[in-house]
Amino acid sequence: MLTTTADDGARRPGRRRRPRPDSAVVTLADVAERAGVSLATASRVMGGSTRVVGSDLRDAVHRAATELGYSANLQARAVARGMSDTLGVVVHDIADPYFSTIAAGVMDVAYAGSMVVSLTSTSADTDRELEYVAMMRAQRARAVVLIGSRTDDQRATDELRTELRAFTRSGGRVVCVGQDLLGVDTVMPQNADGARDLARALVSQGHRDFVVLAGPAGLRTARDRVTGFRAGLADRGIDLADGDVIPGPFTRDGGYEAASAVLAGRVRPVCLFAVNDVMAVGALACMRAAGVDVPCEVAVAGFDDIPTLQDVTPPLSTVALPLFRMGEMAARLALRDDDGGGGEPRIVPISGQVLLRQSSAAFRR
Amino acid sequence: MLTTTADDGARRPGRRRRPRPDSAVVTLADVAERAGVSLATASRVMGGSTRVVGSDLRDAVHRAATELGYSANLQARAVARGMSDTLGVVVHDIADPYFSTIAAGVMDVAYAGSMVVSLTSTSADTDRELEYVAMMRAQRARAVVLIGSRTDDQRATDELRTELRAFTRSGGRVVCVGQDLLGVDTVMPQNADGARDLARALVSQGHRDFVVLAGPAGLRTARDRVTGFRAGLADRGIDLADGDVIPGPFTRDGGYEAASAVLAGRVRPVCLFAVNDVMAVGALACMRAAGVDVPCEVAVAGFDDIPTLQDVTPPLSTVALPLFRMGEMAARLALRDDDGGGGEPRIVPISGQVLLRQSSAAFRR
DNA sequence: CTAAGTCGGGAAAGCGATTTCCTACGGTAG
DNA sequence: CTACCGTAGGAAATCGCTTTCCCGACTTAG
Repeated sequence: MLTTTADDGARRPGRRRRPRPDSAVVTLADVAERAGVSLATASRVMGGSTRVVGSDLRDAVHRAATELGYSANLQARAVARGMSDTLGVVVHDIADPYFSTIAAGVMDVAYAGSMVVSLTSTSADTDRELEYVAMMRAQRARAVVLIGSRTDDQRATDELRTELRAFTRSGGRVVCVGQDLLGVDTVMPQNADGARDLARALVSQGHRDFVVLAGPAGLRTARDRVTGFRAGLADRGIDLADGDVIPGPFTRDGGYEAASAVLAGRVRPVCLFAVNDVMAVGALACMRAAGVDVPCEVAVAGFDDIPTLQDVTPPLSTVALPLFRMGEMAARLALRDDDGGGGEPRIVPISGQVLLRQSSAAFRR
Repeated sequence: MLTTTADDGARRPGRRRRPRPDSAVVTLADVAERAGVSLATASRVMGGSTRVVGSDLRDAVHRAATELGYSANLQARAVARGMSDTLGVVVHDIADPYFSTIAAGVMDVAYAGSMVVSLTSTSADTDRELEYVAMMRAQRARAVVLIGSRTDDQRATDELRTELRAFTRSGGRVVCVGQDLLGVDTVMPQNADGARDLARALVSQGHRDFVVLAGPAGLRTARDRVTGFRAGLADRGIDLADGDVIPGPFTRDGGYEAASAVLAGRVRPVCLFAVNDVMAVGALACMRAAGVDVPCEVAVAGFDDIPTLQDVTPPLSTVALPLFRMGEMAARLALRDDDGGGGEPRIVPISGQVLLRQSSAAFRR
């Protein structure tokens, strides 16, 4: 040491307190000091402890906090308390109205419970889903809500289950909106039943000839709806040929493509069932582009009753699901603070309601 | 002390280490112990430090971590490092395609930078917006992206500016997608210019008679678009009477209502300009319900070019904004790690492109 | 052959909270 | 008048992780 500075001697590893040159961040210690109380008291006042603090000191602390513009460091609090206020939400695609509506429901409840919502859009990539759950575990999130269909990918499902188990074991809660394949609390739309009801209703309207735009092969929601639909037709003595089940992406464009395949190779009139509304909307667009009249030449029906449907022409027949409320329910399941482990996972079945609108009106004969 | 227990003496305030009865949570200390290294070394390996660690120890730590299923506590890390990996995003309504598309862009970039996105939907409530920014400050978020129009509410704007200043002073970054009223980096759609171009284009198509569905009175985006539209008409010698500017909510239903007011009190044909697409879609629905033909009796144009527009009939004329890319740009501004203070806020102007489609085709005379 | 650097590793001081103990204190019961 | 108790406040131990110091062992010069 060549230069002799004013402060030396007292310098030990990990210095006491930085000179706070910029006064940037205000800590609880600053507040305590300013209020002339101990750190413990300041914490009790600011942190909403059960312990009573005398009103004089309490006021002093509040005043100091305000004057200093104090804002509690939630991360530090989470570390000390061992639990955070984060709620993780996983969706396949936030720009898809199905997901954004459910997510909106989740967020409403989360907001009411003053939770911080951390959201991710996975593009339906199971690896990203897994990755994100791991991240939520690392964040020590209070709960995770998984919105969206499970797949048939056994490896992915197993990995996810393992990760979720690790998450719950570390105190987190998990809720799924979709199928009950994860062994966690689940808000479960009755996809098969809804599709079955829809099929019967369409038959009652006079339809006899069907094609199903079936979505991706491995997606449970898609498959359940196809299965249910087929069962509904069978109930009425109608057989659905395998060739009339057309797979494709679960998206608007997927619906469009699948629909144009139908137009190319199928005699009309025919009734199209798209396994979700987004695809059905794509199918409608395809018909419009091809100059095919709906419902006169081709009838169309979807599933979900997404909000955007109110602006689609012709009005689309569908199976209505209470999307927003499903989100609320999921959030409430996630945030309830009872047990948290032992019991069996809770399953909340959600039944859909058939809505027959103009897009599936009977063909004129 | 009446009972004599095996362990006493050593019991001092704040006991050493809990017996870990459930082995629930694995900490870095557990990993270090298992790997037979110091806590420091374990941290250096797991935390991606710059310090080099011998490959043998490195492997040992990794192995121990895997065997134990270790997952770093990000909150604790954030406390220690003094900075988190959270990116806060504020939107008015996540179920509105305008916002969800921009948000999707933000999230894409955030994901690429392995940030955790924390999202809130404020219902355009300025208090909630403020509240959320405060929460992000408390979370020590790395940055906040505010998506959505500013308002004329001076008090709200001032409060928000104050809170944002506190946030930036504590090291956070702020980006706004909207107007440059906050003194922060801003991705700024050229609303007035776009509306002006649209007005001229509509006039070129032969329209002479206009009504504007103007949205809420205090919303800057809405007002800028009205102003620009009026200027564009003036450029062509057309005057827009104040009575032909109809205020209303910035939503689909708002557009519907405003449009029915127009139908009730206005001679046709007339050209409607709704200041955003969502409203325009509502207006179209209203026309359809009223049996008014678009574009033969009433022409309609919107603004934004939201993705859902591709399924609206008739195809809607609008001013296209690169929504997804705007989100990406905002996120990139928020995450860039240069300076972070001193300089002037950056403004990225985004110009819209007029898209004339069927909904505003010339009236037949 | 010794002086001066690297280099890898560990001990321990924080980070910003919470929370457990412990200790006065004023009051009431015995 | 003294013993006992509920209260309110403070000191200090953690929470889980990062990072600064310090140190011994090896290199590499001089």
